[in-house]
Parts: sequence; structure tokens; C-alpha cells
Amino acid sequence: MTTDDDKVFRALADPTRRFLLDLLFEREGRTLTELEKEVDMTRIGVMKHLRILENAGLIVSERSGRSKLHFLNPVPIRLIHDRWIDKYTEYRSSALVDLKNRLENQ
Amino acid sequence: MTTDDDKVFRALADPTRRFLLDLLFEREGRTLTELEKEVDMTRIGVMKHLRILENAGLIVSERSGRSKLHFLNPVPIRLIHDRWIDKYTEYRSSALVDLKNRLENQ
DNA sequence: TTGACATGTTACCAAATGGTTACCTATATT
DNA sequence: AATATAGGTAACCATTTGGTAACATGTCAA
Repeated sequence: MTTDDDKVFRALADPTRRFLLDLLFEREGRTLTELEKEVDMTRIGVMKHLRILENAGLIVSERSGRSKLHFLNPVPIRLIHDRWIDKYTEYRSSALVDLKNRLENQ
Repeated sequence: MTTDDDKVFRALADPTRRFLLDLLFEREGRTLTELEKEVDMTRIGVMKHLRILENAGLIVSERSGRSKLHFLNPVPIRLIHDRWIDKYTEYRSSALVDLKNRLENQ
């Protein structure tokens, strides 16, 4: 079983997928063929990446005639942020001081 | 060539490595053998994960006698945050409204 | 100095991942 | 109805990844 956050992290691990997110951030509602033109890859390759992003909930799509429009969904990455970054932000303010002290008292 | 952010994203993609970060967040300065006890994996497996995390700059280590102490480094994940999350946070406030309107006017 | 402990290196293997080609389905447009 | 366009499926392949065992190195403690 893969947890939701696992899907998101795995989806974000690939540079092409991050680039696709960037493209959709820049201008959303793009179709598969539009996105295909921006990357050096076949349509099927792009489709697979989009599928992974959509399964992770990082993008949502909407069928419009024979086209499929893609949109960025910021929610999952926001959830990651809330879970991880805040943690390490708190960590930074306290634990880094501990580390410094520990190394000094060694 | 792998960019710095690529290393970080790839490092974060594995659940064991995220768990190791959690462990070091919980209590830092742990040794390899201490961490090994917490996961169902051989020492060498854990060592490889720690190496990947360290290459990504997500942890730093300090040799102490025959032990090696591991510490969490929040900086790279903070940089990711600054690059990505802020983007999508801004996006959320404006583009999601666009999406809603677009779908309604279809 | 011997033995135990902690980490490191090398070589190897199975599974997952990222990509392809070939073929298929659905919707416009004329 | 015929043709072009947009997207989808299936089968396949090379590379990367996550893990192992076997062996080596370095440090502490009696």
C-alpha cells in the first residue's frame, strides 16, 4: 500500500513532472498535446507523467470535447508543507542550537 | 548532471528515508546502529539511505570515535519550500478562482 | 594484543521506473 | 461519410533503485 503522501513525494521526484507542474503553474488549462510540445518526449511519455501527477492529486483534469484540460492542485503539496516544513522550521530554531552545544561540549 | 533540488526531491521520495528524517527530527545525533534498530532492514541498507540523504544535504554527520552521529539539516527542504510552496500558495489564491470560473462558463 | 564493536566497500540481484512503438477509440470538421 | 485530430492501451525494454551478503577497516577496552 502506498500512502497519499508517498504518491505525492514520488510524483515530485521526477524532473519532468516538476517541469510539467511549472508549466501548468505558468498557464493552466493546457492540453496533453500542448504540454507535449514543451518537453523532449513522446506524447505517451508525457501522458504517463500526467497520470502519475493526477493519481498523486497534484493536478486535476477536465474533459472538454476531444481535449483534456489540466490544472494544478496546490492542496497536496500544501499538506506536505504543513506536515514537514513546519516541523523543520520549529526544529531549526531549537535543535540546531542543541547540535551546536553538543559539538562544543564533546 | 543532477541539480541540487533534484537530489533533495529524490531523497525525499523514499518512505524509509523520510522515516529516518523523522527519527533524527525526534532525537538527533543518532548513530547508524541506533537507526538500524528502528527499521526492518540491514545496516548496509540504512547506510545507503543515509548516504543519499547526506548527499542531498538533508542530514549532516559528525564522526565521534568509532561512531558517526547524524543530524538533520533543515536548509535544503526550506529552500524547496521557498521555491515551490510559496508559488502554489500564491497560485491558490488566484488561479483556483480562475479554474472555477472557467468550468462554470464552459 | 586480542576481541568486540562501529562503520565502510564491493559485487550482486530483484523490482520499480521512465521511456519507447504499435495499435485503438472518440470527437470534430468538411 | 471520410479524414484529421486528441487522447488512451498494451506490450516491451534499458536503466535506476532498494536491498542483500561477504569482506575490510578503524577504534575502544580488558
